[in-house]
Amino acid sequence: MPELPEVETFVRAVRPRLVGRRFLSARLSHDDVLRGVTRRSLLAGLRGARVVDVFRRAKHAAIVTARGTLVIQPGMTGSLTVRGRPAAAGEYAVLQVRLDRGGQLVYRDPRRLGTLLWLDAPGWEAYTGGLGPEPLDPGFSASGLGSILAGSRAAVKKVMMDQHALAGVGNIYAQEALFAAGIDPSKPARDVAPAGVRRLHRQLVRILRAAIAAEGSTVRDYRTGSGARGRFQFELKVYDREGEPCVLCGTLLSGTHAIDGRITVFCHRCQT
DNA sequence: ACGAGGTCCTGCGAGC
DNA sequence: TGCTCGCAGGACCTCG
Repeated sequence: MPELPEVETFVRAVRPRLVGRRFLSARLSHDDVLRGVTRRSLLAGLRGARVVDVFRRAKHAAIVTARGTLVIQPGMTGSLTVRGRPAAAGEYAVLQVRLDRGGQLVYRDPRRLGTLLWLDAPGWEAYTGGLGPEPLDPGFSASGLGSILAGSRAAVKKVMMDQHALAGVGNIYAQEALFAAGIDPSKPARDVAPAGVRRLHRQLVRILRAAIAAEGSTVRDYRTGSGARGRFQFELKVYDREGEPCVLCGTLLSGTHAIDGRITVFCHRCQT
């Protein structure tokens, strides 16, 4: 599922093919992906708009035009590409926008848990302001992470995945960072000791950077901007490995649904 | 402030 | 083989 590294990967792929281009006609297959915007105003806003910037914020892709910003939150199965031909039927294309000088921006989302927003400048400021800090921002420090964790008694993994607390981290990378840092995912966030916070900060940044370098993790149907599989799934140590041996100590990995109803795999011996 | 549970949506794997 | 069923996921909501 697209988390920070996966969204960063397809944003990097589409950015050079979008900036400076003008949107021609747009097609939307389903209205249920829209949040706070009607089909009519989205399509009218896109038509004729010129792209001035494309970037990632948290797990969102933001496509900025002078008229408004198209925010794509890919949810679990969403992906963004620029391609030469329109998507065929059965490719789950939700939004397709024709570009001047040829090509199409295609947002695919088989399960449509993703959402599309169309925001003006103040709307974007309010939206991004409600999200937590970027973990790969140079200003994001261990003490910054520490103050986020200190503010909650909820499970540390749940806090890491809360987009209003920390941006971009989802189920895969939260589990991997907690494993690498040797921290029990169910531990109350504010009980993580300072040394643990420093390890967690270091490991989270390391893992996110490595995942971007590997163009993300293809667990199911995520693909890079060029349609290739990511390579970071081969580096995953705990995600989807319940019952398999811990790579550090050989103990069989545990799995639980007890943290926010999401599957969490961890080593009860290495993570305390 | 927290956990629990429901909602959206559909592909897929499990089970019969 | 062919069906039904329940799960999976992120974000958001309500309730206790």
